[in-house]
Amino acid sequence: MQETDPILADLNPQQLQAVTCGNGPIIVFAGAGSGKTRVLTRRIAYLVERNGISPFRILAVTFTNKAAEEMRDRVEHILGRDLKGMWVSTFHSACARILRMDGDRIGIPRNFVIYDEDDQLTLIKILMKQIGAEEKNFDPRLVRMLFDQAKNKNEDIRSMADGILKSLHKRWYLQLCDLYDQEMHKASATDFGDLITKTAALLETNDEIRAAYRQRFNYILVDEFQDTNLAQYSLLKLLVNADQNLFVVGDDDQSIYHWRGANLANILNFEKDFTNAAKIVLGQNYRSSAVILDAAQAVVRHNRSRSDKSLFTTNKGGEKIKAYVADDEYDEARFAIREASDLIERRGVLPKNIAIFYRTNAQSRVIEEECVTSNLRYAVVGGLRFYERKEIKDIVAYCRLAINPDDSIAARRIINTPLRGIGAATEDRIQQYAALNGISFLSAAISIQEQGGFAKGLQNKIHQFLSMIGILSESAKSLKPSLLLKEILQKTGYEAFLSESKKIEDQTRLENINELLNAVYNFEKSFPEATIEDYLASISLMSDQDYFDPKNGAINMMTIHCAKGLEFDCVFIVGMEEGLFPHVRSLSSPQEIEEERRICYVAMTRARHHLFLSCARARRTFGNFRSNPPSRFLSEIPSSHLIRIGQVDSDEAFNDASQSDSFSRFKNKSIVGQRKTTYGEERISYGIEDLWPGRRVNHPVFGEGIVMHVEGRGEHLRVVIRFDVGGVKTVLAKFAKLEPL
DNA sequence: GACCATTTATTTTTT
DNA sequence: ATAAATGGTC
Repeated sequence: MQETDPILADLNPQQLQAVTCGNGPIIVFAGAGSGKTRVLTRRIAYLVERNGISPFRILAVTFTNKAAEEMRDRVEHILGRDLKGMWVSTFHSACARILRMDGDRIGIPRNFVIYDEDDQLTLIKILMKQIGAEEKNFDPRLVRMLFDQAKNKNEDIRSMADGILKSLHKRWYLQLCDLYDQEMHKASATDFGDLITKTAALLETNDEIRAAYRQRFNYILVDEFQDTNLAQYSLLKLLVNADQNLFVVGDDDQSIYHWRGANLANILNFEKDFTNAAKIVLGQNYRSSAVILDAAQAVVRHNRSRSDKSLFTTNKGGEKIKAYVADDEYDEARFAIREASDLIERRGVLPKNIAIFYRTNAQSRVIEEECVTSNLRYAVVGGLRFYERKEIKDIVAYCRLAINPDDSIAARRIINTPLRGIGAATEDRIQQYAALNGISFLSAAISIQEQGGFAKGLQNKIHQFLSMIGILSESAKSLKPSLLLKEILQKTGYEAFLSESKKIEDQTRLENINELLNAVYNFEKSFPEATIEDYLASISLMSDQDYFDPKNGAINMMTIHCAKGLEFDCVFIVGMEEGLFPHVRSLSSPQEIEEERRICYVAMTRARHHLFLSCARARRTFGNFRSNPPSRFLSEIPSSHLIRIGQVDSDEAFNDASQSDSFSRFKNKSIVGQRKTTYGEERISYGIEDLWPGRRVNHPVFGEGIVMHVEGRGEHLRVVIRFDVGGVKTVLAKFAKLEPL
């Protein structure tokens, strides 16, 4: 009977134990690929179906919104019904929701906004200007970082003043703390950190509210527990009731967010705080080949602060890990793309099952260029996020201002966007007035206007601006999100401004705005009841992975942090060099090196069958060449598991498998002059041979024209075209789907 | 206040 | 190398 049981089928004894374990605190140590998600979803299904727990009593916390959505889908699929009332979300989303409902108890109005990193920084810069602290002497980003660190620990931001800050900086910092809190309060704004700490404060100070949530969430499940921070852990403890039905899943080897306040001590503390906790270890890896698993564990075993454990698999050996030492980053990109194409064309791998990982976002560019030249479809996960684009932030700022006139950061952002002749001097004047009278930016503008404080020409412009915002605020009260957005595009003149522009990038911006409209339509379809506030909250809490859509024919590119929780048949890890991975910033601290090593472990264990590692002998950083030795992590992989491909210098003793310390295998030889590389210069061009001056082409937007000039290469291939209608324009071949006629 | 030329920072990782 | 910030001129 058990084979067909959708809740208990195909579970190994430990998984079964975790799924069916009785009430009380439970900690599951789930190694990479050990079926953690399966255990979580089955556990929820088990609670609901077998223990008769109402979905309404369950809170499941995941690391991304996407993971949350997937988890809900899976449980609903197992049970064959909707689980309305069950909360599955990230810490941040859950807190935003709680504050939206009950934040008024601690002075947070229903229409509060969430300031992102950018908004925070803008505010800090304004405040620094106000107190006369010079950015040259005192980096606003340091202030932001200190705020963040304090909030991650659920401490007052003022507590960070002691320690690293010196007299003057300390004075400035303390002033900024007060002003920041004041301004955030005035603007009805919270930052990411506030979402957690304010929710904790709400529960802590309000017995009634705390009791209500404790009663409601009788079962709490937390995924990726190793990456929770102290504030989140405090919140959990406030939320958990006397039954202590807290089920956490984590793996200390996969803790890669220490810099964001994640605290491995939480795992230790859990066992201290909940001494009666059941402990379950999932030790079988179902994902990777034995070779890959073995290699990854060999690497992570070099960490000293780590609980000794090992994963096993019944998977057969598998292919060796392939290593390539490239000449430079372009050669490396050619290697990866060539191998990826080979996997697709010759071995029938679907592009969506291939991923290229890198340590830093900046590395994606060269690889993207190579994809373009090789005509290989790709998708970058993360990087410059959609909602961080200027045009999107502008439109979102109008939305924010429409629902919350006190949002001064939003007001300042768009008062002269599109250009309406209200310049920096005027802006400063309003800001000063606002600071002096302790009112918001918009109120200050209204005040000055009422007193007739603006010069004649200006007065008219300000009047128009203010009445427009007034109309939008009214609209925000009654219109659906999509209609409000449309009205904003029209009434602000933003749409007209862009479509009248001749610049090609403004055309792209217009496309992005249409994309935004689409996103809003989809949101309305999924949540017909949702308000504009809900939409704004949802977008500010989006994670990079939330945009990840593997259902297309493109290979995937992302940072390793972004790859957390994902898996692929074939994985490339590029830039395996000292100084890049492990990153320079970690080199001086053993703890940080160990975190880098865990990042490497996470990256390697994403792979099912094929793993490719590469490094470059030299690469350009900040415009000049640098030569990095191969990453220490390469030499921590047993040489029996590695095979080096591509051209090998005869003096690089590579075939000597007897070497156990294999670091020397990767030692750099000085490069003299130009060398032909295995992954040479010949390229499948992006139609460059099809585009020559004088040729007639068709552009999907601008119509037909004649090519005047072709310049650049790869991603930067630009084509100057004289269009039959509309004159001469320069377009990027990457975006413009040009069709030779 | 717009438009240019020059200078400066950028690269960890992100909810 | 390149994008953003700054500064000077009209």
